[in-house]
Amino acid sequence: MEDINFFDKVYQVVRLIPPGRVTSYGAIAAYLGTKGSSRMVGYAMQSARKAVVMVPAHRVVNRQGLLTGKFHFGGSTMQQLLESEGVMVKDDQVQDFKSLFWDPSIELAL
DNA sequence: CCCGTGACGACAT
DNA sequence: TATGTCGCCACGG
Repeated sequence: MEDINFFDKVYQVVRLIPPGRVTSYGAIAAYLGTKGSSRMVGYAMQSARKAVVMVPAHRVVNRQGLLTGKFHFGGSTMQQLLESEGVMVKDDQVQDFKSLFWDPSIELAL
């Protein structure tokens, strides 16, 4: 399991995020054991865009539930995709973020 | 090989 | 509560 690259690990976790739910970069980083490198998660997302397998990066937001990366999505708006899944977004911020939050270290805790 | 950059986060002021 | 600064580490040039 540890043979894969850091980026791949991120992709795996992000892909496991259920529809209508969101998580934070730090949560993923922490789950991977590198909570200090939350930036790397975001950086991975950028690379995820060109990944062979599609990654629902729109379900990943920052600790505030703010769509910091919407600008990088290009064309379609991250917000649009989230709302399409039932996630209410207002002013680039996820509404009821706390309730929609999906923590891999808990949901995948085993 | 060295330097700058960055979809974040925690802490200090 | 709001704003500023530092740390973190992989990747591109």
